[in-house]
Amino acid sequence: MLKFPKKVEYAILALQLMSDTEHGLISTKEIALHLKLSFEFLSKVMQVLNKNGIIQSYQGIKGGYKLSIEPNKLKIIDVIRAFDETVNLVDCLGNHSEKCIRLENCTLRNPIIILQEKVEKIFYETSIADLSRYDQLSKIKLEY
Amino acid sequence: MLKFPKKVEYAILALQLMSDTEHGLISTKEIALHLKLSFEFLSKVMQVLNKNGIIQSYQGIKGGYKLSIEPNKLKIIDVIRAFDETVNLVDCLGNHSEKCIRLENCTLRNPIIILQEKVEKIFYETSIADLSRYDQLSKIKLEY
DNA sequence: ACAAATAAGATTAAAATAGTCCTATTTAAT
DNA sequence: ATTAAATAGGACTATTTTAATCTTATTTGT
Repeated sequence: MLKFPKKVEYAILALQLMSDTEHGLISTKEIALHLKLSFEFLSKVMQVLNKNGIIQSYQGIKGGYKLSIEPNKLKIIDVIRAFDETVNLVDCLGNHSEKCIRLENCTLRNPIIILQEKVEKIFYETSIADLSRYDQLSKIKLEY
Repeated sequence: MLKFPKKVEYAILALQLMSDTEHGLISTKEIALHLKLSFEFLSKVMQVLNKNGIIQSYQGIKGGYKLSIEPNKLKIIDVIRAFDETVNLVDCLGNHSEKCIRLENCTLRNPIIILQEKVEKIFYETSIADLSRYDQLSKIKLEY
Protein backbone atom coordinates (compact mmCIF):
# COMPACT_ATOMS: atom_id res chain seq x y z
CA MET A 1 0.00 0.00 0.00
CA LEU A 2 1.11 3.58 -0.63
CA LYS A 3 3.73 2.38 -3.05
CA PHE A 4 5.77 4.79 -5.12
CA PRO A 5 5.26 4.28 -8.83
CA LYS A 6 8.26 2.54 -10.39
CA LYS A 7 9.09 5.66 -12.34
CA VAL A 8 9.63 7.53 -9.10
CA GLU A 9 11.63 4.68 -7.62
CA TYR A 10 13.85 4.45 -10.70
CA ALA A 11 14.25 8.22 -10.76
CA ILE A 12 15.46 8.30 -7.18
CA LEU A 13 17.88 5.43 -7.80
CA ALA A 14 19.27 7.15 -10.87
CA LEU A 15 19.58 10.48 -9.11
CA GLN A 16 21.41 8.84 -6.22
CA LEU A 17 23.86 7.33 -8.67
CA MET A 18 24.29 10.62 -10.49
CA SER A 19 24.95 12.44 -7.27
CA ASP A 20 27.87 10.09 -6.65
CA THR A 21 29.14 10.52 -10.19
CA GLU A 22 30.39 14.03 -9.71
CA HIS A 23 32.51 14.31 -12.80
CA GLY A 24 30.79 14.82 -16.15
CA LEU A 25 27.99 13.04 -17.89
CA ILE A 26 26.49 9.62 -17.43
CA SER A 27 24.39 7.88 -20.06
CA THR A 28 21.09 6.10 -19.59
CA LYS A 29 22.76 2.89 -20.70
CA GLU A 30 25.38 3.12 -17.99
CA ILE A 31 22.79 3.82 -15.33
CA ALA A 32 20.51 1.02 -16.49
CA LEU A 33 23.39 -1.41 -16.52
CA HIS A 34 24.63 -0.42 -13.11
CA LEU A 35 21.20 -0.45 -11.46
CA LYS A 36 19.90 -3.40 -13.47
CA LEU A 37 16.93 -1.46 -14.76
CA SER A 38 15.15 -1.66 -18.10
CA PHE A 39 16.94 0.72 -20.43
CA GLU A 40 13.73 1.55 -22.28
CA PHE A 41 11.77 2.40 -19.22
CA LEU A 42 14.60 4.34 -17.61
CA SER A 43 14.93 6.39 -20.81
CA LYS A 44 11.42 7.69 -20.31
CA VAL A 45 12.17 8.49 -16.72
CA MET A 46 15.26 10.45 -17.64
CA GLN A 47 13.34 12.42 -20.24
CA VAL A 48 10.82 13.51 -17.65
CA LEU A 49 13.53 14.51 -15.20
CA ASN A 50 15.20 16.50 -17.96
CA LYS A 51 12.02 18.28 -19.02
CA ASN A 52 11.45 19.31 -15.45
CA GLY A 53 14.86 20.80 -14.90
CA ILE A 54 16.10 18.20 -12.44
CA ILE A 55 18.76 16.90 -14.77
CA GLN A 56 20.27 18.35 -17.90
CA SER A 57 20.60 16.37 -21.11
CA TYR A 58 23.38 16.52 -23.70
CA GLN A 59 22.55 14.88 -26.98
CA GLY A 60 24.82 13.24 -29.49
CA ILE A 61 27.37 10.49 -29.37
CA LYS A 62 29.22 11.73 -26.31
CA GLY A 63 25.99 12.79 -24.66
CA GLY A 64 24.31 11.86 -21.43
CA TYR A 65 22.91 13.57 -18.39
CA LYS A 66 24.07 15.44 -15.36
CA LEU A 67 22.30 16.77 -12.31
CA SER A 68 21.20 20.35 -12.59
CA ILE A 69 20.43 20.69 -8.90
CA GLU A 70 22.73 20.07 -5.97
CA PRO A 71 21.85 16.77 -4.23
CA ASN A 72 21.32 18.63 -0.97
CA LYS A 73 18.81 20.96 -2.56
CA LEU A 74 17.01 18.27 -4.53
CA LYS A 75 14.05 17.05 -2.49
CA ILE A 76 12.01 13.90 -2.93
CA ILE A 77 8.94 16.04 -3.43
CA ASP A 78 10.59 17.65 -6.47
CA VAL A 79 11.06 14.24 -8.05
CA ILE A 80 7.46 13.31 -7.32
CA ARG A 81 6.19 16.53 -8.82
CA ALA A 82 8.33 16.12 -11.91
CA PHE A 83 6.08 13.20 -12.77
CA ASP A 84 2.99 15.26 -12.09
CA GLU A 85 2.29 13.09 -9.13
CA THR A 86 0.89 14.27 -5.85
CA VAL A 87 0.13 12.66 -2.53
CA ASN A 88 -3.59 11.91 -2.77
CA LEU A 89 -4.70 9.53 -0.09
CA VAL A 90 -8.25 9.62 -1.47
CA ASP A 91 -9.60 10.14 -4.97
CA CYS A 92 -11.51 13.33 -4.35
CA LEU A 93 -8.24 15.13 -3.69
CA GLY A 94 -6.61 13.94 -6.89
CA ASN A 95 -5.14 16.02 -9.65
CA HIS A 96 -8.00 15.70 -12.09
CA SER A 97 -10.70 14.38 -9.81
CA GLU A 98 -14.34 14.83 -10.63
CA LYS A 99 -16.67 15.96 -7.90
CA CYS A 100 -17.37 13.46 -5.15
CA ILE A 101 -20.97 12.44 -4.59
CA ARG A 102 -20.80 13.12 -0.89
CA LEU A 103 -18.66 16.21 -1.10
CA GLU A 104 -21.02 18.53 0.76
CA ASN A 105 -21.32 16.49 3.93
CA CYS A 106 -18.14 14.48 3.65
CA THR A 107 -16.49 13.83 6.98
CA LEU A 108 -13.30 12.49 5.43
CA ARG A 109 -12.09 15.06 2.95
CA ASN A 110 -10.87 17.77 5.27
CA PRO A 111 -9.20 15.44 7.76
CA ILE A 112 -7.42 13.63 4.95
CA ILE A 113 -6.07 16.93 3.67
CA ILE A 114 -4.37 17.38 7.02
CA LEU A 115 -2.88 13.88 6.93
CA GLN A 116 -1.67 14.40 3.41
CA GLU A 117 0.11 17.55 4.30
CA LYS A 118 1.95 15.69 7.02
CA VAL A 119 3.02 13.03 4.56
CA GLU A 120 4.09 15.58 1.99
CA LYS A 121 6.15 17.34 4.62
CA ILE A 122 8.32 14.24 4.92
CA PHE A 123 9.07 14.28 1.21
CA TYR A 124 9.59 18.00 1.28
CA GLU A 125 12.17 17.71 4.03
CA THR A 126 14.18 14.83 2.56
CA SER A 127 16.79 15.36 -0.13
CA ILE A 128 18.60 12.93 -2.39
CA ALA A 129 21.72 13.63 -0.35
CA ASP A 130 19.82 12.75 2.84
CA LEU A 131 18.97 9.36 1.39
CA SER A 132 22.61 8.56 0.76
CA ARG A 133 23.39 9.72 4.26
CA TYR A 134 20.70 7.43 5.70
CA ASP A 135 22.14 4.59 3.67
CA GLN A 136 25.66 5.08 4.95
CA LEU A 137 24.42 5.36 8.51
CA SER A 138 22.55 2.07 8.30
CA LYS A 139 25.59 0.36 6.82
CA ILE A 140 27.92 1.61 9.55
CA LYS A 141 25.53 0.23 12.12
CA LEU A 142 25.64 -3.20 10.50
CA GLU A 143 29.41 -3.38 10.90
CA TYR A 144 29.24 -3.34 14.67
CA MET B 1 -0.11 8.69 -5.97
CA LEU B 2 0.05 7.05 -2.55
CA LYS B 3 -3.69 6.52 -2.60
CA PHE B 4 -5.45 4.52 0.07
CA PRO B 5 -7.23 1.49 -1.34
CA LYS B 6 -10.97 2.05 -1.49
CA LYS B 7 -11.52 -0.60 1.13
CA VAL B 8 -9.52 1.46 3.60
CA GLU B 9 -11.32 4.64 2.59
CA TYR B 10 -14.73 3.00 2.97
CA ALA B 11 -13.68 1.50 6.27
CA ILE B 12 -12.69 4.85 7.69
CA LEU B 13 -15.91 6.46 6.48
CA ALA B 14 -17.98 3.69 8.02
CA LEU B 15 -16.07 3.84 11.28
CA GLN B 16 -16.55 7.59 11.47
CA LEU B 17 -20.27 7.13 11.02
CA MET B 18 -20.38 4.36 13.61
CA SER B 19 -18.51 6.50 16.08
CA ASP B 20 -21.25 9.11 15.79
CA THR B 21 -23.97 6.48 16.12
CA GLU B 22 -23.42 5.86 19.78
CA HIS B 23 -26.59 3.95 20.46
CA GLY B 24 -26.80 0.32 19.41
CA LEU B 25 -26.23 -1.40 16.12
CA ILE B 26 -26.08 -0.11 12.60
CA SER B 27 -26.51 -2.31 9.54
CA THR B 28 -24.38 -2.37 6.42
CA LYS B 29 -27.40 -1.30 4.42
CA GLU B 30 -27.91 1.80 6.53
CA ILE B 31 -24.25 2.75 6.26
CA ALA B 32 -24.14 2.14 2.51
CA LEU B 33 -27.25 4.23 2.02
CA HIS B 34 -26.03 7.06 4.16
CA LEU B 35 -22.55 7.19 2.65
CA LYS B 36 -23.69 6.32 -0.88
CA LEU B 37 -21.40 3.34 -1.08
CA SER B 38 -21.88 0.00 -2.82
CA PHE B 39 -23.61 -2.30 -0.36
CA GLU B 40 -21.83 -5.37 -1.71
CA PHE B 41 -18.40 -3.90 -1.45
CA LEU B 42 -19.00 -2.38 1.93
CA SER B 43 -20.20 -5.77 3.17
CA LYS B 44 -16.76 -7.22 2.51
CA VAL B 45 -15.15 -4.31 4.24
CA MET B 46 -17.31 -4.78 7.32
CA GLN B 47 -16.49 -8.48 7.43
CA VAL B 48 -12.79 -7.73 7.49
CA LEU B 49 -13.19 -5.15 10.23
CA ASN B 50 -15.22 -7.66 12.22
CA LYS B 51 -12.70 -10.46 11.78
CA ASN B 52 -9.97 -8.19 13.03
CA GLY B 53 -11.75 -7.10 16.18
CA ILE B 54 -12.35 -3.51 15.17
CA ILE B 55 -16.10 -3.89 15.04
CA GLN B 56 -18.40 -6.54 16.44
CA SER B 57 -21.07 -8.21 14.35
CA TYR B 58 -24.51 -9.39 15.43
CA GLN B 59 -26.23 -11.70 12.99
CA GLY B 60 -29.92 -12.23 12.35
CA ILE B 61 -32.80 -10.00 11.52
CA LYS B 62 -32.11 -7.30 14.10
CA GLY B 63 -28.39 -7.61 13.57
CA GLY B 64 -25.72 -5.17 12.53
CA TYR B 65 -22.41 -3.91 13.78
CA LYS B 66 -21.01 -1.79 16.53
CA LEU B 67 -17.55 -0.48 17.29
CA SER B 68 -15.57 -2.67 19.59
CA ILE B 69 -12.89 -0.06 20.19
CA GLU B 70 -13.34 3.46 21.47
CA PRO B 71 -12.94 6.00 18.62
CA ASN B 72 -10.13 7.69 20.53
CA LYS B 73 -8.19 4.46 20.80
CA LEU B 74 -8.84 3.33 17.25
CA LYS B 75 -5.93 4.44 15.10
CA ILE B 76 -5.76 4.69 11.32
CA ILE B 77 -2.88 2.23 11.36
CA ASP B 78 -5.17 -0.37 12.96
CA VAL B 79 -7.60 -0.04 10.09
CA ILE B 80 -4.81 -0.34 7.55
CA ARG B 81 -3.44 -3.44 9.26
CA ALA B 82 -6.88 -5.03 9.44
CA PHE B 83 -6.70 -5.31 5.67
CA ASP B 84 -3.20 -6.76 5.87
CA GLU B 85 -1.91 -3.64 4.29
CA THR B 86 1.34 -1.96 5.15
CA VAL B 87 3.10 1.19 4.08
CA ASN B 88 5.54 -0.04 1.43
CA LEU B 89 6.93 2.78 -0.61
CA VAL B 90 8.94 0.31 -2.68
CA ASP B 91 8.33 -3.30 -3.65
CA CYS B 92 11.28 -4.85 -1.91
CA LEU B 93 9.78 -3.90 1.43
CA GLY B 94 6.41 -5.43 0.66
CA ASN B 95 4.56 -8.06 2.60
CA HIS B 96 5.31 -10.97 0.31
CA SER B 97 8.12 -9.51 -1.73
CA GLU B 98 10.64 -11.70 -3.45
CA LYS B 99 14.28 -10.81 -3.21
CA CYS B 100 15.36 -7.71 -5.07
CA ILE B 101 18.05 -8.12 -7.73
CA ARG B 102 20.13 -5.30 -6.33
CA LEU B 103 19.52 -6.04 -2.70
CA GLU B 104 23.17 -6.36 -1.69
CA ASN B 105 24.32 -2.97 -2.89
CA CYS B 106 21.01 -1.16 -2.93
CA THR B 107 21.26 2.47 -1.95
CA LEU B 108 17.51 2.93 -1.65
CA ARG B 109 16.21 0.21 0.62
CA ASN B 110 17.51 1.41 3.96
CA PRO B 111 16.70 5.07 3.41
CA ILE B 112 13.20 4.18 2.32
CA ILE B 113 12.68 2.20 5.50
CA ILE B 114 13.33 5.39 7.44
CA LEU B 115 10.87 7.38 5.33
CA GLN B 116 8.25 4.68 5.71
CA GLU B 117 8.53 4.72 9.43
CA LYS B 118 7.88 8.44 9.40
CA VAL B 119 4.78 7.95 7.29
CA GLU B 120 3.52 5.12 9.47
CA LYS B 121 4.00 7.29 12.52
CA ILE B 122 1.36 9.67 11.17
CA PHE B 123 -1.16 6.85 10.87
CA TYR B 124 -0.18 5.52 14.23
CA GLU B 125 -0.79 8.86 15.90
CA THR B 126 -4.16 9.62 14.29
CA SER B 127 -7.39 8.13 15.60
CA ILE B 128 -10.86 7.97 14.11
CA ALA B 129 -11.91 10.49 16.72
CA ASP B 130 -9.10 12.80 15.62
CA LEU B 131 -10.45 12.75 12.10
CA SER B 132 -13.87 13.93 13.24
CA ARG B 133 -12.19 16.61 15.31
CA TYR B 134 -10.19 17.79 12.27
CA ASP B 135 -13.42 17.87 10.29
CA GLN B 136 -15.24 20.01 12.79
CA LEU B 137 -12.30 22.37 13.06
CA SER B 138 -12.17 22.92 9.32
CA LYS B 139 -15.90 23.58 9.23
CA ILE B 140 -15.77 26.12 12.01
CA LYS B 141 -13.06 27.96 10.12
CA LEU B 142 -15.27 28.18 7.05
CA GLU B 143 -17.98 29.98 8.96
CA TYR B 144 -15.86 33.01 9.65
C1' DA C 1 -41.96 -20.28 8.45
C1' DC C 2 -40.39 -15.87 7.11
C1' DA C 3 -37.78 -11.80 6.59
C1' DA C 4 -33.74 -9.29 7.20
C1' DA C 5 -29.44 -9.41 8.52
C1' DT C 6 -24.31 -11.21 8.26
C1' DA C 7 -20.59 -14.65 5.98
C1' DA C 8 -18.00 -15.99 2.43
C1' DG C 9 -16.33 -18.01 -2.00
C1' DA C 10 -15.99 -17.25 -6.93
C1' DT C 11 -15.99 -14.59 -10.73
C1' DT C 12 -15.78 -10.46 -13.60
C1' DA C 13 -14.79 -5.69 -14.83
C1' DA C 14 -12.17 -1.71 -14.84
C1' DA C 15 -8.32 1.04 -14.07
C1' DA C 16 -3.68 1.94 -13.22
C1' DT C 17 0.96 0.64 -13.84
C1' DA C 18 4.83 -1.11 -16.21
C1' DG C 19 7.15 -2.24 -20.09
C1' DT C 20 8.22 -2.54 -25.10
C1' DC C 21 8.67 -1.21 -29.93
C1' DC C 22 9.67 1.77 -33.39
C1' DT C 23 11.29 5.89 -35.57
C1' DA C 24 13.38 10.46 -35.44
C1' DT C 25 16.91 13.61 -34.11
C1' DT C 26 21.35 15.14 -32.44
C1' DT C 27 26.36 15.32 -32.47
C1' DA C 28 31.39 13.81 -32.00
C1' DA C 29 34.66 11.30 -34.49
C1' DT C 30 36.48 9.55 -38.65
C1' DA D 1 29.59 13.03 -45.87
C1' DT D 2 29.09 8.90 -43.08
C1' DT D 3 28.76 6.45 -39.11
C1' DA D 4 27.98 5.31 -34.36
C1' DA D 5 26.11 6.28 -30.04
C1' DA D 6 23.48 9.00 -27.61
C1' DT D 7 18.76 11.44 -26.42
C1' DA D 8 13.44 12.35 -27.81
C1' DG D 9 9.14 10.88 -28.17
C1' DG D 10 4.81 8.65 -29.99
C1' DA D 11 2.17 4.47 -30.05
C1' DC D 12 1.14 0.31 -28.45
C1' DT D 13 0.84 -3.93 -25.40
C1' DA D 14 1.03 -6.53 -21.35
C1' DT D 15 0.57 -7.13 -16.63
C1' DT D 16 -1.00 -6.36 -12.25
C1' DT D 17 -3.82 -4.40 -8.96
C1' DT D 18 -8.02 -2.72 -7.52
C1' DA D 19 -12.90 -2.53 -7.43
C1' DA D 20 -17.15 -4.46 -7.92
C1' DT D 21 -20.58 -8.00 -8.48
C1' DC D 22 -22.88 -12.44 -8.27
C1' DT D 23 -24.28 -16.30 -5.83
C1' DT D 24 -25.25 -19.16 -2.03
C1' DA D 25 -25.18 -20.22 2.85
C1' DT D 26 -26.04 -19.13 7.60
C1' DT D 27 -28.04 -16.77 11.52
C1' DT D 28 -31.85 -15.07 14.38
C1' DG D 29 -35.99 -12.22 16.04
C1' DT D 30 -40.82 -12.18 15.20
